Order: sequence, then structure tokens, then C-alpha cells
Amino acid sequence: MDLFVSKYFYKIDKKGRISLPSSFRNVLPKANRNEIILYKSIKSPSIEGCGVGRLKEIAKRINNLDFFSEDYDDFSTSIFSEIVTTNVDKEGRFLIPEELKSYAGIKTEAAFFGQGHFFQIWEPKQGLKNTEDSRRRLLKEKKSLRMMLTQQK
Amino acid sequence: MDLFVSKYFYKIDKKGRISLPSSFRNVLPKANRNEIILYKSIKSPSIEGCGVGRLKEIAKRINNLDFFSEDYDDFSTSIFSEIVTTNVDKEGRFLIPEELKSYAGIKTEAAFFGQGHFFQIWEPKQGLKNTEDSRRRLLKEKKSLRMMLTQQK
DNA sequence: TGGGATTATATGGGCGTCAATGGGTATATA
DNA sequence: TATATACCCATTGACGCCCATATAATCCCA
Repeated sequence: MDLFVSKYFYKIDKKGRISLPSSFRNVLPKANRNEIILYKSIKSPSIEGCGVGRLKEIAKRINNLDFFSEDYDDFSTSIFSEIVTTNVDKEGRFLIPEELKSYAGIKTEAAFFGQGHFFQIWEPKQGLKNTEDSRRRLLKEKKSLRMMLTQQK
Repeated sequence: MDLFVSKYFYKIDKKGRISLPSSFRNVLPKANRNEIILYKSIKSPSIEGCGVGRLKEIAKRINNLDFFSEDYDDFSTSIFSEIVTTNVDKEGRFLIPEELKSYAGIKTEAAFFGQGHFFQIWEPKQGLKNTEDSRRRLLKEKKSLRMMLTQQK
């Protein structure tokens, strides 16, 4: 599977390390398995992460915004300048920078949520609440969620 | 046959393994026969499953949404983080994650119901009751059922 | 066509490997 | 030198891989 899926709840040890879920590590290209990028989500108090290869895709998406709009600058600044790269050690662990941890309210444990081509890291309780809220919003439009899941191509 | 059909009642062993019905395994493409995806059904206390190919289609659909919209996050979260992938071993068995088992009320045995392009896993009694209920609902509108079954394309 | 043989399927269990986690020590950086 | 981080080794429990068996289905040949 080459997508980030499912959710995982892991601990941060005394040294500040946390395991990147094994299934997430396998999504990263064998070449760059020891490096990921992290940045603050622009839509929620969470951290988003992905392989370095995805940077190009992010750039493309931002480029598709109207260059002269205020959004362009805002997104561009908020995302690019906030990106940090982190090394994954041989055991599959990495360090979450303090600034990102406090942005997400993370202390001693964190939850990983697969999001397809990237993943999010949340303070566990907030992360769970967020999934519930998302689902509640979508269920109001039952048809669309169902379509998304069952529609045939 | 390339559709999930019929129903099967199997046991979960001490290690938590359960056989994926042989006919279901044959529906999966020979390439990805050893991996399936599972997720909570939206409308019933059951688990739905299918091959990983379907997940890729879903990913494509979500990718087409506006990346910076709130809908994007809602779909992405509700789908990717709720989906789990599971490996099917050489004997055709796999593990149902605890969270999904408890969502469906499954303990030591489970029932598989073919649903065409996907399948459902139920706690046996509830699954049977559900089929009865569905059928009863359909029969109330006998006319439309008869039409459905006899109409030629 | 009948009946024995072969194959497939559902299920059980042993065992090695891997994943998540902890910690000691070396190396680097400020 | 002090603090942080990379590398190495260790532990525990879960999971994958392998082998085994019994029953059911299929095949094959006389």
C-alpha cells in the first residue's frame, strides 16, 4: 500500500523520540526512508507530515492558487516557511520539534492519522474529537460520503 | 466470478485469525491477494471490506476535491484515517482489528456477506437479522422487487 | 457411472522476525 | 563543557511464515 491510512497512538519517550508507524514508513520511497517533512496544518491544530517527495506536489497546489490573491501569499508563507525536515532513525523514530509540538498541544503521546498522500499528528484526545466532528459534518450530507465510498468508476 | 457473493459463517481462532472465504479471495486481483482494506460501515454496525484497488480509486476522488477546502479534510479524515489495511496470510486468514470487532459486536465468530463490489462482516446473529429485515422491507414493495428481478435490459 | 484418489479449504499451533519502546554511549554543536 | 541527537544494543509482545490435520469438494479412471 502506497498511501497513509489508519490511525495509531504512540508514546514520546524521555528523549523526545516517537515511532513513525511502520506502515507509514513503508509508504516512503525506499531511497528516502530516513527523512520526512513536517509543518503546521493550516486548517487545524495538528502537524502534517509526508515524504520529501511530496514537496513538489504541495508547491504545485499552491501554484494553482491565483498568484495575485492574498491567499497565495498566505498559503505560501504559512506552509513553506514552516516546513522542517526531520530524520528517522534506524528504529523508525524521529523528533518532533518543540514549536510543532506546542502548536498541536502534544506532550507525552501523539496520534497519527493517515490522510492518503500525507498524514497528521494530533494530541490524541483532540485528534479523536476531530475525527468525530468531521464524520458528523459529513453524515449530514450522507449521500456524498456514501458516494465517495461506493461509487463505481 | 469477480463479485463478492453469498454468505459464510467462520470462526475466529485464539490468535484472532479468521479465514477470508475462498470465493472472496478469488475476487481479489492475483497481484494484491494478500492485502484487503476494512472500515466501519456508515449505516450499520458492521465492517465493510474490499481489495486495496478500491482504496486507490477513493484516493483519486478525494484528490480531485479542492485541497484547501474544509470538505477535503472531512473526507480525508473520515476515510483514510478510518480505513485499515490487513494482510491475508498464505492460508487465506487475516486479523480484524479490535476497534472494528467491537464496533460490529464480533467476538468468536463472524459472518461474511457478499455485497457485489465489497463485502460486509457481521456478528452472525445480527447479520442474519439484518438480511431478514432488508428482505422484509423489500417485500413490502413487492412490485418494485419483481420488476427489478424480471426486467430485461 | 461409481468409487477411490487427489486437491482445496477451514482451522490449529510452533517459532522466528519485526515493531514499539527503553536506555547507554559516542559524536556533534553551540 | 553542556546540551542535543545519532548510533548501538536490549526487551517484550504481536504478527507472519511454516507445517499439520480433518473435512469437503473435485477429479480421474476403470
